[in-house]
Amino acid sequence: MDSKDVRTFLAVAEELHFGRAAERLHMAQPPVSRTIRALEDELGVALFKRDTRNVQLTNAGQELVQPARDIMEAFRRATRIVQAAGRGETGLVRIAYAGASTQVMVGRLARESREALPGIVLELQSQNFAQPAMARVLTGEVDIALGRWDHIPAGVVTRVLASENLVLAVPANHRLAGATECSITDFSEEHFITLAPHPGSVLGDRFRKLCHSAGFEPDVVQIAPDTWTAISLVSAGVGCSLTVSTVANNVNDPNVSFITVTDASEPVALCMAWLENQENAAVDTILKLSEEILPTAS
Amino acid sequence: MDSKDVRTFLAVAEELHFGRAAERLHMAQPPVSRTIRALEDELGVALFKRDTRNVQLTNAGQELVQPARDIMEAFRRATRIVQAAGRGETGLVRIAYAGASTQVMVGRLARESREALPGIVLELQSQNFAQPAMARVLTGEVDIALGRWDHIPAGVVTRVLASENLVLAVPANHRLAGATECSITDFSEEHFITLAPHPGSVLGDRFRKLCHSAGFEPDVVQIAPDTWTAISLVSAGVGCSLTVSTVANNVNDPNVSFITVTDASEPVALCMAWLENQENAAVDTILKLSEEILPTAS
DNA sequence: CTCTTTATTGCATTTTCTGCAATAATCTCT
DNA sequence: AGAGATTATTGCAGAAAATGCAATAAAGAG
Repeated sequence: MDSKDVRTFLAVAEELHFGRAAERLHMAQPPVSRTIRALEDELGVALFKRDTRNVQLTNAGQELVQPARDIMEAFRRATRIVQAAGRGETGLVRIAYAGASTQVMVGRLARESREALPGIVLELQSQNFAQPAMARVLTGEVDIALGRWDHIPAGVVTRVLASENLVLAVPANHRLAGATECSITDFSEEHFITLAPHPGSVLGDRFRKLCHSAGFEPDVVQIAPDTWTAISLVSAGVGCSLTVSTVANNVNDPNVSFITVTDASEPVALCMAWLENQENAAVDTILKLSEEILPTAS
Repeated sequence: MDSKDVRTFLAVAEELHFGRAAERLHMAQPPVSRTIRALEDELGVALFKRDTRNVQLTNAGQELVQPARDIMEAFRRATRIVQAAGRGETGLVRIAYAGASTQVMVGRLARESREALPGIVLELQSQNFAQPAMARVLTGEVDIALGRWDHIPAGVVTRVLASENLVLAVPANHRLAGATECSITDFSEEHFITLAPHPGSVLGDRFRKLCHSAGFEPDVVQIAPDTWTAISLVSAGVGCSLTVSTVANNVNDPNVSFITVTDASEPVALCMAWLENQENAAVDTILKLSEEILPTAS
């Protein structure tokens, strides 16, 4: 039994007339007759009780009508699904992201995606650091990465989602709390909370460079597993922590105050990265959506 | 897209290797390659990203896997269903029956059928008279009829389900209530309840013949639409009514007493009838079941 | 009983499918 | 970076099948 058999069977079952069925199938009667006969032989069951004047379904034929229609519908469904996937309307998009700022971005993207693109499933992979996320893009384990990188490998395209100023999170009872700007030199004697040091950590590098250029070695009293924990420690008065403006905008804790660091020469770029030659239409769709939801920073 | 395309696609999607897929399909690689290519062209979507070393599904290909499996399953299901129907395990059996005794028989048959043959649906058509039920068998509107017939048309096969004695239903306060036997002559002065007179009604004919041979014209005081109503009227003391032993065995009303009529020479036969050349396997199955549930009366 | 209708069969043709051999492309290993 | 090996693809020829026309047969309708 193959699809032509099913199509032929349904035509005859609906017309109850070999001639009209053949007409509907744009062919001559003999092939119709042969196809039905072959199908009956293969199944070992008579499907029609026919003579030169009347064609009617046998009991078995009756029972085949709905399953046969189901088969045709399964073909239509498969075609619909695969073409929707081809147009990028459905599919799986794997996103790796590292860091507090990217969590905010991914959150927005996921929310909008779920509303506007119900056929696309996002697989979100929170990484601890940006560099492994980039590695996963290169190996094809994920489709899109969000993070901060100094070096972009060949074959990877990036787009800047946000240009973030460096800010210092300080406890509310800190002597500079409430100030809008400060210099890192004002903090040479402070206690600091940092994230775990990791090669390729843009923020970590910046922090060290800032302190060194101001002529001091920071006193790191606590290493936090993630930014949110670091901010909590600041809130608890453990010390200060260098972070970015996006985090400042997404924290509303009266015990924490954020101060822009003026001698942080240039802002750090939060990027989205994907393979140049990627061919997944669903990824293209998400990239396009992200251009609306997360505009390129100036 | 036809079933061969789907089978080929699934083989390649599962092996992720054109050569092994071809092996599994018992053919050479080239046809596999061509089939996939043709399918991709037809759908307008790339299904595999392949080079000489690696074959992997595209996003669209991924999405096609399950629908493709559904198609194959739909074929298997259709085959299973139609062959079950061919073996008489599923299908529709239409049964027409007329009269109180047949209701009892059909009830038993329906109960057993539902338990033992869950795939067979019985369509029960209660008729008021046996003759139209037989007519529906001849026209093919029903598959099996139950009733009492004097004449069996050619091409119809019958089996005797019960050989019923004639009994008189009398009110409990009747002078003969409690007697086991009686003669119709004892009732020449009684009031009678009958069913609507209808040509071909075996019981009606018998009743009239009995009375006439006993030399009286029955005093019919009430015509009931069916036997159960007639028995209710007897119970209410309206009069007596001639019926059959099956009814007597299925009524348990203290206000009604049943007396066997001894001068009712021969019992009446309750029959099951179907077309001699009927080819519906489900009907065969039900006929076979009925031989167990409703044995042929001696 | 004849005529008409219509499914089926015979046969020739065309189309499609299949397989072998050759090719090309790319990944892996040195 | 280059050589080798693996494997998908293409060309072509042969085989299988599907299709259509014409003829046949069978069954109902008048």
